[in-house]
Amino acid sequence: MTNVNQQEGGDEGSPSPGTSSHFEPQCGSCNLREICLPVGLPEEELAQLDRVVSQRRKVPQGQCLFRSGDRFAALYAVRSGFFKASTHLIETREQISGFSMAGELLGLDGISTGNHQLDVTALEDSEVCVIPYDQLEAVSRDAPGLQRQVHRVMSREIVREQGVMMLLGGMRAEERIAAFLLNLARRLQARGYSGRTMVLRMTREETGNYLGMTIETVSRTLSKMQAAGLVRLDKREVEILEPDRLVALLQR
Amino acid sequence: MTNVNQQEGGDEGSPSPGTSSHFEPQCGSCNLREICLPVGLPEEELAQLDRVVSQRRKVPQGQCLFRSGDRFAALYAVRSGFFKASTHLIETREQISGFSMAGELLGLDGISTGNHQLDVTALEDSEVCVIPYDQLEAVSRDAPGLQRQVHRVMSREIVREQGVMMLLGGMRAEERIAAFLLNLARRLQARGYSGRTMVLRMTREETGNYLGMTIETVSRTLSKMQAAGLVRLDKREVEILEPDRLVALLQR
DNA sequence: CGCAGAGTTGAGGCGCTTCAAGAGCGGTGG
DNA sequence: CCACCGCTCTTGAAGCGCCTCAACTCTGCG
Repeated sequence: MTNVNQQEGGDEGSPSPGTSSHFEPQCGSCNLREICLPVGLPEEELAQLDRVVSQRRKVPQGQCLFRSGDRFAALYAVRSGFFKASTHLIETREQISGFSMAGELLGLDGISTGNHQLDVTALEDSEVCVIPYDQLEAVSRDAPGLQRQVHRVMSREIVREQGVMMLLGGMRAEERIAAFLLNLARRLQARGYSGRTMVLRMTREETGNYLGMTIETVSRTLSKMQAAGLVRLDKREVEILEPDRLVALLQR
Repeated sequence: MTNVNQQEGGDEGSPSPGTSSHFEPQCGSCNLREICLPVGLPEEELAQLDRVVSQRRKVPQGQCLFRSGDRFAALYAVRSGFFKASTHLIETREQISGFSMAGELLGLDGISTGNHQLDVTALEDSEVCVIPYDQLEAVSRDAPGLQRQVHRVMSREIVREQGVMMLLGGMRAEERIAAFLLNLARRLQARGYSGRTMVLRMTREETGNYLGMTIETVSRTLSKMQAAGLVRLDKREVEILEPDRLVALLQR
């Protein structure tokens, strides 16, 4: 869950929120290479990607990676930690549109207009790899696999959001929570965690906002699931006791 | 609104639903060039795009442009007509994720896995320009503007969906309908229509599904808005009488 | 004319929100 | 040390918004 190179505050001289640092590029040997952008890239394109990904940036808990309105310059691959993405399309009303963990790409919202449209905030101390967009664009001209990979990731994001819409559009509280937990578990499992036990990095309020329900309903629904023996709860720790019955909740 | 070449069954041996036809490429002189992919492309890249977009396809009302599971081979630019896109992520439950009109791009959902994840259905007799994806990829290697444009369109789609999520996540019936009508009006206006009067191409059921509410609530909410003098209704025809008050509904 | 599909309208009930109170926990300072 | 505060979370009770069920209208069509 934490990082590989230097633990916290290794080098000083930070720009804006978060610390940037150069590092030896190594997408090819990164432990996230099977999940992140490098997936399936041939050796020579990996090397080209390495040339682009030359910087990392730390984002302490509570800090923004970027805010709505910020000039868009780079995509970010989550290296460690956990983020939330939210819109304020209408002032005074926040809508969380997703949560991101290691290996996932952030910043795609900025390409369209050249300015970011989302706020992205670290929910725990996190680190990202910086992928300057113009360099990525230039490099991927000679790296068809990489170009295609970028398209794939964007397309996946579009499809992911379809799922969220389905969740928000058609499901009741219990189904939403079930879908939410199963989704997190699946993603964690893909990253080598158990997929049975997990720690929610978001507050109940953030969960509720994301799922389109109030904090009280989140709490009640989770309690009810625990009473039914579906999960075991300990504050933000969740253990999925009966995944099959959770899945069954969605099949209705 | 109908077609250019031959009306239905002109040439036999058509592939799947819909008639395909070759045509003189002319993105540069298409009346949608300011809305569609060509936006802002230099002359020489336009020519390259023309080489890729060499086919049109008609899709009669009620027919699918593609279905979930279909092999992904091309993107489609809507030339005329109106489409709905829907998921069946969980069998038996449909969720409409969007409606598309002239100049908008369809098929982005297929890039991620190589198979489409959505059903896209024509809600009226429609026509699309076919953009074979591998050719687009190849061509955009030498056409940085085009490459960037594709990215932009995908990013815009991602951002668009954020808005829908906000709508589904946080709004009540009246706000959803208001947002829905204003969004349609804005898009029609961008295409040269009045933006005051429009004909809804979708049924109340489809509207409700998209907005995450029942057909009855859609109907009641529209009636209430009419009673309040916000809109005038005549079946599927909607006239927006007081846009400002509709906007105000969202500001809450 | 009768029928099917789309839409409207009404009545009642349920699920979620709202409002409110209190518990649990970490941090701070006397 | 514990009292106190702020924050998160839980739980209960009441109300309302939307859903469900049902009846009816309207339109197009054979």
